[in-house]
Amino acid sequence: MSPKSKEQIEQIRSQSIDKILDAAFTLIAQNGYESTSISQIAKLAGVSKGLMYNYFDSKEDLLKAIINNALSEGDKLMADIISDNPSQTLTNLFSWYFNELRNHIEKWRLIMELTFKIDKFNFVQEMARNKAQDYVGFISELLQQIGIPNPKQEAQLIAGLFDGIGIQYLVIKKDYPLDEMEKYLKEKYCK
Amino acid sequence: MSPKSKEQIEQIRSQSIDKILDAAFTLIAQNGYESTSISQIAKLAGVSKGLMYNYFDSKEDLLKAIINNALSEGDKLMADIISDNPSQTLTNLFSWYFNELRNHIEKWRLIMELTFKIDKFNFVQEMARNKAQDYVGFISELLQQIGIPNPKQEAQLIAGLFDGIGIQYLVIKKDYPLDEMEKYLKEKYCK
Amino acid sequence: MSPKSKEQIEQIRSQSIDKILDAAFTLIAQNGYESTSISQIAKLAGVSKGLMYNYFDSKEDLLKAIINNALSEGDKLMADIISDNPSQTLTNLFSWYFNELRNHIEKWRLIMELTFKIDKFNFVQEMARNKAQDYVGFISELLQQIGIPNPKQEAQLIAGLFDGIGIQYLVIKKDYPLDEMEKYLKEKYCK
Amino acid sequence: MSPKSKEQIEQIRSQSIDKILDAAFTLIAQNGYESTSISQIAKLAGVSKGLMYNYFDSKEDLLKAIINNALSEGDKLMADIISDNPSQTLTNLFSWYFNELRNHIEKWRLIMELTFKIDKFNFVQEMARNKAQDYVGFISELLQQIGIPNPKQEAQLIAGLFDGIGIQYLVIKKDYPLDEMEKYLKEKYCK
DNA sequence: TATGAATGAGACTTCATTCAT
DNA sequence: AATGAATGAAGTCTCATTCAT
Repeated sequence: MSPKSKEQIEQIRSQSIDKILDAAFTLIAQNGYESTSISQIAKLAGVSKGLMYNYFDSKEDLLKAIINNALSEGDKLMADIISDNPSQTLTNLFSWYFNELRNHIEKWRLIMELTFKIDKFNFVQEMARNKAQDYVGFISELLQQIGIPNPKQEAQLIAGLFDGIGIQYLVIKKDYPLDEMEKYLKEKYCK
Repeated sequence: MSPKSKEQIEQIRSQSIDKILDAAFTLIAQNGYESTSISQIAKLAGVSKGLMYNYFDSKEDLLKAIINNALSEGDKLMADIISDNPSQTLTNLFSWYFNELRNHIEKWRLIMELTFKIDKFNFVQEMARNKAQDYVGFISELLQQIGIPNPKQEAQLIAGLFDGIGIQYLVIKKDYPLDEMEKYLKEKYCK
Repeated sequence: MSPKSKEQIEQIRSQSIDKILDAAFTLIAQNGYESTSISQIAKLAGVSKGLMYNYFDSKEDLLKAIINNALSEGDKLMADIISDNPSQTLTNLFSWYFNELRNHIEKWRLIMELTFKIDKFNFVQEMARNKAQDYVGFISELLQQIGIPNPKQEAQLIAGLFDGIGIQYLVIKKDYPLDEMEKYLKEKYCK
Repeated sequence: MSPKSKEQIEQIRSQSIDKILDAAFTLIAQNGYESTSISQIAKLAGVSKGLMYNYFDSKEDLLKAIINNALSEGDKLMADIISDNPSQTLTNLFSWYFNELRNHIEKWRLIMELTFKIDKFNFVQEMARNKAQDYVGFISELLQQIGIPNPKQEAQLIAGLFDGIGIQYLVIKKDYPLDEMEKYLKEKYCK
């Protein structure tokens, strides 16, 4: 009826999409994918169920969008950690990771959950795999520059540690010595 | 009086229960708890849906039985690792863990999955938490006896590593350098 | 914004709700609550099973709606019986009750049935109890004004009679001398 | 195997049957027919489910047996109330009925419940109808002999009252003035 | 006579998805 | 772009009944 400019429409679209993604992320990260219904998401987003199918083909499609969203945000921040000094860079990497855990624990819960849905969502595993490989290479190089012995193996250990600490923090929450571990790792590897 | 002997009955029961537990474990470990239906389990087990409710009160009850089953098996084997020599004991612990990953990866996948179902199945988290705490204490003591510096922190690292390596192995599977990591850890901590 | 007007929506809703309530009442009053399945109700109402759960939280919830529906209708009519003359009021009360039996026998069948489901549906018993108490008080006062001896006891008798006649009419149906009893009671108590 | 005499077998049979009937009556009278499962009955009776089908063709068949049992017991006692004096006989009838309510309220609950399952269990209605008709005739005659005016109508009233008082007592239980009503009725009709 | 493991139909309920407006 | 009524398949669970022993 009322004529709207392309920009207006685009703005409306992206507003709705954002509302939906936010609501979906919140609920799924909190309660899990299977336990979150489309109705709940629509209600929290303040839109109708029908509208969701204008933007996302299916519940699964919506999930993929959430994941991509979550991971791309992380990457943006990762870019800032690189410094001239490898020791400093590694320190930054540790800081970044521990802060991610502190501030976005729900995101990590979600990624972990999906990582174990082997058959569905292979793409999450694929991503996790690539990312892990990248990390190992990146850290390995840093360790070598810093002068740590067995840099490859130690990098593999550290990559594993990242996941392991994440899990344990998720499970133990406030009882996990997150600060202490951060300090210890920095002292150990970043002299 | 009774038309079948008690032994016969007991045998029939435990056969059926085993068939159900096996089928349930296989499917749930493979596809996840929520994505596995009672119908699927019954079909794979070769029994009727109704029979499952003779032996298990609910789907959740069945899951608990699976978990308990899985964990008690693991504990049996854990008992064998203790030796007079702390270095040897730690070596055994590493061997035990890496072999668990190699031989019972599906079990670990299941436990991981449930660990992230925060609200339901608190008991799994509870168990995981206690087990982690026990491990840290146990390993810490070994490290001290062996003469590793910062034994407490290192124990915490190793406990984290166990989970982390598990995850990465789950995700990367055949490409993960499991043998190499096992060897490296033993060299590093068990001199 | 909204594609259908609020009135349209509301009309559609109440049409569906009415269809469901009608069908549910018919079947439950006829066959009993436990013997009536959601599927049967949906089929008779001409809607899907799922739709019922848009409007009612559960089968029990649906039943409560039916009861409230049925009773509120009755109360509306009860308001009309009061007159200046106590004798006339009592006559009206008798008329109202006998007509209820004649015209809405299924409703009484339903209420009777639920009254005997001791543990569930206490609210029906509660209502029945209160209603009975009210009746006794009300009738007692009328009888006193009319000058009947032992008004309290006679009121208690009459309240009992109401239920008793209802049951016998339900059971004997067309062979029960409903008209005759109505006439006799009016002569006896309303001179 | 072991040879048993006919009497022995017959005794075993009737013992088992009695245990089953008792258990079934207790549970069904307490919780209702639909809410009582064969399993519950078997457990309370201390026999296997299978055995029940040796003696009763179906759950419905079992119910019929219970009803017949319950009603025949009542008839035995009814025989004792007849006296030479009609006034005394009527007094005895009232006493009998009020004691039935006091002592076997569960039985009346059960009969009431089934009375409203119109389609199934027509035989209960049939019985109730015949019994009511008999009562009316019997009481009518007594009233005439005693010299109460309008004996037919009053008999119809009393028969209705019996059911009505039963219902109200069932619903109100300990708050119902059972003793008072008994006394009042005797005074009113038995001078 | 007696057992209880086993069945399978059917109960209530949830929820992703569609579609007329 | 947006709504929400409506659907129907699929889920968990119950239970009367059967049957080999």
